[in-house]
Amino acid sequence: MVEKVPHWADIAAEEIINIKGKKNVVATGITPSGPIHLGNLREILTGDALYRALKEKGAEVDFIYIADTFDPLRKVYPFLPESYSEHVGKPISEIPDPEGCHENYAEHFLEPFLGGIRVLGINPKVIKAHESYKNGLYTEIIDITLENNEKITEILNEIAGRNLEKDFVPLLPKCEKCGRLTTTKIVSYNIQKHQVEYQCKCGYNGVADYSKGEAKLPWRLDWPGRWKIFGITVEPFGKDHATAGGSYDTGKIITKEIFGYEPPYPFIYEWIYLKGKGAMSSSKGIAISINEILEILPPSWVRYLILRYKPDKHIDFDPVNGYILLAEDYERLERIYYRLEGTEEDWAEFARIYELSQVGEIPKEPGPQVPLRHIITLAQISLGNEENLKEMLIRSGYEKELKRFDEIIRRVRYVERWLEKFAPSQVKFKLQDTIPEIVRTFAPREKEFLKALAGKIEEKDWNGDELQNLIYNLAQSLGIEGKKAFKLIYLSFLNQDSGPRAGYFLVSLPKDFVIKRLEEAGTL
RNA sequence: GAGCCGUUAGCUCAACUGGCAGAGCACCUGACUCUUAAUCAGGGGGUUGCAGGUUCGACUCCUGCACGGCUCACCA
Repeated sequence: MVEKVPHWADIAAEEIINIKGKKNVVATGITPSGPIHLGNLREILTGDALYRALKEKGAEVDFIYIADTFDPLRKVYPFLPESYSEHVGKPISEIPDPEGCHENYAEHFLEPFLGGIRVLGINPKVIKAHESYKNGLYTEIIDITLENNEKITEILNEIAGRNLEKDFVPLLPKCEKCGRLTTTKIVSYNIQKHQVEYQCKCGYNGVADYSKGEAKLPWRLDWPGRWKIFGITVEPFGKDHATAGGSYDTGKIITKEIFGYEPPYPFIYEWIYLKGKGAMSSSKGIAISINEILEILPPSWVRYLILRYKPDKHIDFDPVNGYILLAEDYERLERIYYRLEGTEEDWAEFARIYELSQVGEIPKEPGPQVPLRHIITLAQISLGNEENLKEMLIRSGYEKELKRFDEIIRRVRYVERWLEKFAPSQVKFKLQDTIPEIVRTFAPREKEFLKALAGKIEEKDWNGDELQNLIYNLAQSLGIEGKKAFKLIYLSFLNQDSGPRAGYFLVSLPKDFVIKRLEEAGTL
């Protein structure tokens, strides 16, 4: 019996228990101000891995996701209509959905994200910030903030190198008239009544009651505030917050000295880059949304994609060429876990990452053992028809995987989306409905070969290997170079020079069709 | 300017608290009468970015430098 090599989440969990004890709250937070992408997913997946690792070590642990639905809209993002300039500065929970399908702007981006993480087996308790403010959860924190106004200003000036005026008040009242958080200036406040008097740039002067969600703390206070409110002990966050003078630096001082709460165990992760394009960013249009990724990869593969790397490594995700590599890595991982391949040492090394990649319970059996590479071929010749697909699987030697046909179909769908959106041209082909014109240019001897091949294929039921050999041998006997022979076949069926391994390819196609096409090519 | 993270084989990454530098892919050779994006067997590959230091021992710790990424705004 070999010991599993611990995953980084296991090592961190142990350290967390040493520092924080057995009772923990893991928190993550993402602002749903645009489509939530794969980069953002790293945060919540990191949290999920820590949550699971802690739980397995016997810790009592909660996992929460705080949606920053009360944040103001910062600017008119490229994906928004120009008319949204009037909403800049308003909380995203109070702006209309740009596509009109949800209750509000925040919901529009939050809902698909939550759907996506559920598919990935991530089930945090969801907390919407605007509701927390409305329900008065922040009231006490805001009281303390106002009481310690000057001290906080000092901390921000010192740690973050700010140049804030003495009368700076770290609270953003929402203008009753124009609805913006970013255009108000506080004139006075009354902590007993939880009220602040403000002047807004829109010309309105009013009073906001922060116990009713009529004001918001700026990020630098909001973050440490929520640590105390929700009892947060562990929080993964992006490297942007980890910098000296950044919000974790000020947050940990503020929470200790002002709120009387210990900062959570920080867990810093790197960005995910899109190969060749830079850091993922919805607002720059270089992002793959979570739902796009779930269209091309099974959920456990997505988990693996992120969890396999240590959080301090940046990930270069290459949906074009990296796709097949990822598939092959995962397939190998799976074979090792179920001991279809590799040594006990291999098993020990990979077992934990396999477990953490699973969406729910660890399956008793591996998934269908049909390589994605082969599915890429099948998807393109079966043209989405399930009966065709079934026959092709049998013909290409995967009959015993038919018991997992549903999962194979799902993989075909993933691959179809990938072919449509990302696949490099080398792997793409299209079975030609009619015989390509180029076949007319074949030499007589080449046509003879194709005709002879048709005759041979008719003789019996071949398997992929046999047919592969047949093609080669037949070509040799007719004095045609192997390479040329395969090219002739690809041109006849696909109208291109190369293609999937010919024997397996032809054997996957309906026999009648193959014979007819070869004969036709031979006589054209 | 200040600081954070990274730098290990051609590529992507491992190496738990210092203890023999490893995988996958790619590449090369061979095999399967056999071409591909297939299978099997074998192989080459490293001054761990550079320069010092601590140590019996450094990829690991310390100092400096270089390169890449990021951040220092009421911004996630």
